[in-house]
Amino acid sequence: MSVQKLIDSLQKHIALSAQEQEMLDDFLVFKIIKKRQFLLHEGQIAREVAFVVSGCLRSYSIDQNGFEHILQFAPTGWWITDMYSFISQQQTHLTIDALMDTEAYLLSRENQLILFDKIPKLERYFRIVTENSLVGSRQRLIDNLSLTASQRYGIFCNTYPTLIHDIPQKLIAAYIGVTPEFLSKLKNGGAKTKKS
Amino acid sequence: MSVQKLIDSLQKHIALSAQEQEMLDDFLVFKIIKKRQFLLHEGQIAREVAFVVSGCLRSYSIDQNGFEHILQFAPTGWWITDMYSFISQQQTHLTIDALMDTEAYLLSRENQLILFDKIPKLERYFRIVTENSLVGSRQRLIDNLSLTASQRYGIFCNTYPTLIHDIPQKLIAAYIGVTPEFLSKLKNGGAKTKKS
DNA sequence: CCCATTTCTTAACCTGGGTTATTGTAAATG
DNA sequence: CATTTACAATAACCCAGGTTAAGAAATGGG
Repeated sequence: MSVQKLIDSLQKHIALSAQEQEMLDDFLVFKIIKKRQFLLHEGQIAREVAFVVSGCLRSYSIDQNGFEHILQFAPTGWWITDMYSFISQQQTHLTIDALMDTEAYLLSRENQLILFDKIPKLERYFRIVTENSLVGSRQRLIDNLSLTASQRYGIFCNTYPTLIHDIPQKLIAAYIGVTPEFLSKLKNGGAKTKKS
Repeated sequence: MSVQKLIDSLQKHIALSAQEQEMLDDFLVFKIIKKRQFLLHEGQIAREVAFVVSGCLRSYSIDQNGFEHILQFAPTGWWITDMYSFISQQQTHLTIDALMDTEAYLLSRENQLILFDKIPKLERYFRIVTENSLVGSRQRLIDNLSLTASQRYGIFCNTYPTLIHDIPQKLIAAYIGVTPEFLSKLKNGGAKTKKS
């Protein structure tokens, strides 16, 4: 059963009885998102948070000029949603789609809040997951403020080693915050010998 | 009693009995941080999280070239710490200091975890506060990836209206991610026609 | 297997914002 | 109230990274 991957993630932080695991299972919805399909579209409301069992999702925003900026990749074992829309139940400005065929468990905010009351340990688990997400987000902010594009590329390779050969390079560019042309220049051209 | 400001913040999200408020109070330490004094220094461990009652703190990192990048301002009613160091109890790469004389309540991670067991509602409160911080951090990432310096300056003015006339302009520059010289150019010279 | 579409590379040129330097001014400190 | 010390403004020049364009390589659907 693929729900085991989720249970494993939980057990790293909390201990759930068999009964509690069953109850949790009743609140989850299993979903397959095929490559290029959307899980969340700008203007909708993020009713649920997704736990990726296999494949990979991403969340991104589209700016005034039509450029995509990727906020998060979610390969196996990661949670993803638009936290703003999820907690406020207001319209999202993000889009979430699948980079490849993906299996995920969905937990609605409604059910999540019910579970927090029934199984307080789950509130602890999500408190910890959210703390860790905040650390990651803040670190990325610092990186964007203090590092060059080439240094950020290096960090990307360390953070998502499994992804680097599996996704188009332009998505990496949209994550580290440069144009695909410039990332290409970084990787190949590299040094900038100039004709006199 | 200035602890009332903290209680008010709590009551927005949870309901605490008088007894529980008293217990919480026992775990807090009141501290005055004078202007320019440090609450946390690079290399230390963030043993506690601070709730600002009056004044203003900030957290920032210093890059390889000695430039400061401000992650967060914490005026009255805000929590601040280095979440990475706070949850892992590893050495911090951030610095926290006071922009003006500041009163704050400190809660150690140790005590926080004890309180989470004794008063589960407090775990809920911090789960919510952390969710909101994550939303803010992610939004700022998007802003840094998609907006111009001048647009980010506009957003700063909306986010921290009280601060804008109370702190040196170079700190605003260190927050929005430009040099003080360029921010000065933006505000005065400007001279760039911009259509939004 | 072929054609269409998407992705990657290269290259010439452009610009938002950085660097360095100078001068003037406000505000702590004695 | 004088003197350090920190802050802001301005300007000339510089560069990391963006823009535009166009061809080459990879991918994918029928």
